Amino acid sequence: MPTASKAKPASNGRGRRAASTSGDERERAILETAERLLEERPLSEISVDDLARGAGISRPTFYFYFPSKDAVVLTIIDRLVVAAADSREEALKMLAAGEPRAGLRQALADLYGAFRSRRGVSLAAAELRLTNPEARELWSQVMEGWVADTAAVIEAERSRGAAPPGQPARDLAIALVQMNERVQYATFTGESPSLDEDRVLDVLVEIWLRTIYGTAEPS
Amino acid sequence: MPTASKAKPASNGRGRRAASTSGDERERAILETAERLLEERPLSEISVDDLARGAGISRPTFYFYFPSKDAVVLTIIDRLVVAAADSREEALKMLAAGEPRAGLRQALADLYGAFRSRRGVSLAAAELRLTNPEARELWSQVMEGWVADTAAVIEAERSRGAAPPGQPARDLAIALVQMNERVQYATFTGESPSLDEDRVLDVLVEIWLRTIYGTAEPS
DNA sequence: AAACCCTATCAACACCGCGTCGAGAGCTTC
DNA sequence: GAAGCTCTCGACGCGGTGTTGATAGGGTTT
Repeated sequence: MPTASKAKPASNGRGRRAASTSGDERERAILETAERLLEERPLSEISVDDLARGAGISRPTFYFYFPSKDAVVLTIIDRLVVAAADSREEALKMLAAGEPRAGLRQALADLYGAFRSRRGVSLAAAELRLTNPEARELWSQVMEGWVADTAAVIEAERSRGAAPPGQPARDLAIALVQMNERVQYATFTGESPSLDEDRVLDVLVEIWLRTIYGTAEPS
Repeated sequence: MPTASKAKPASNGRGRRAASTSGDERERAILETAERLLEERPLSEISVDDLARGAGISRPTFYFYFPSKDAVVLTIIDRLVVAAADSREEALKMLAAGEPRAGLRQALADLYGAFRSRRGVSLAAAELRLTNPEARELWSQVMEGWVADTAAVIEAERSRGAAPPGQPARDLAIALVQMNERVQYATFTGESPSLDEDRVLDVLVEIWLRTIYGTAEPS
């Protein structure tokens, strides 16, 4: 069961003990190696040995720092997710401040930017989700957060009369959030039918607006 | 390089020679075993040995019939894709017959049904795409087909004045088609935020209509 | 019927990636 | 200077993949 978490002494559950000697650099070196390699090739083509060598240690020694390759990636994803959540906070304020269209665009742009700036990690998250229950759970929570926020916005707009009624807000939110995930993923990989880096936001925003307001012109 | 195609004597590129002896049943047995197991568990948890045993042969003998596990799955996906393409033909006629809203719903329903009826295979396709270039290419062509059809519909509706202008038809089509893929995938796996089996169509149709017509009420 | 060939089969092998075990080496620190 | 940490790695076992070589049987050719 190559999953993750179980930890040697004590810590957040992933890495190692709290903190201390110089070997702490090694942990960082492993994480940095992983981030670097993920920008070059998919997770499935990176082995524990690659991570160990990249950090200047042997494969068994790697296991002193992390219980598995998945655990390393999960740690990295965790950080990305936290960073993305911060972006969201910002955008939400704007949305609440009564600028739905500009706010929405800003929110989608921030989200896109957060993942775009760590392309490799984002793709690794999608890949890991397929085989790793912890990754699935983590991503699930992330999605749930965005869905809840989106649904709240839709409901707010409906009850102030700016958006027409229709399918349940939460259901629309789920589809929209999943659309963004898939569209962004395609753009990052550059797979065959995919949106251009510089058009993706315009297209997503238009679909969100039309879906929420029934038309691209609110009210 | 565990990819596929290279074939022993001559055939479609995947399986074996044209046709002949009794060992032909074996080939079918392998394919059937794969389909059966894929309804039970993900591709990554199925080994060549599982397929061989399921077909009543040893692992080396499996390699007489297929060059790899991937090749088996690609063959199966190929068939599903062909079946789905047929559904699309049907729905396109309806769309062309001047019933855009009913036709669109029918098209999405047919597509959903085609993949729903082979849930396991559909999920395997998504999984294989991540690691196998042939699968990526195949899926890419499938998506391209749907995108082209969708874009054509949008353009037709715009030029007859039923749909308002907006982002380029092809760009909207890409996002919509990818949304469907992701939303359906989520529904099939039952992952955490996901649409209910029986709500998914209503939601997708509403988003498509609003995106294309600017409102859920055409014209 | 013996030689030959083609289909089909599998035991045994080589390889790779993962994760573990046990034996240290180098530091404190008492 | 012995005990006790942190850190390191050689060597192992496991499970998966794909290949090799030997072989058995049916189908023809001669």
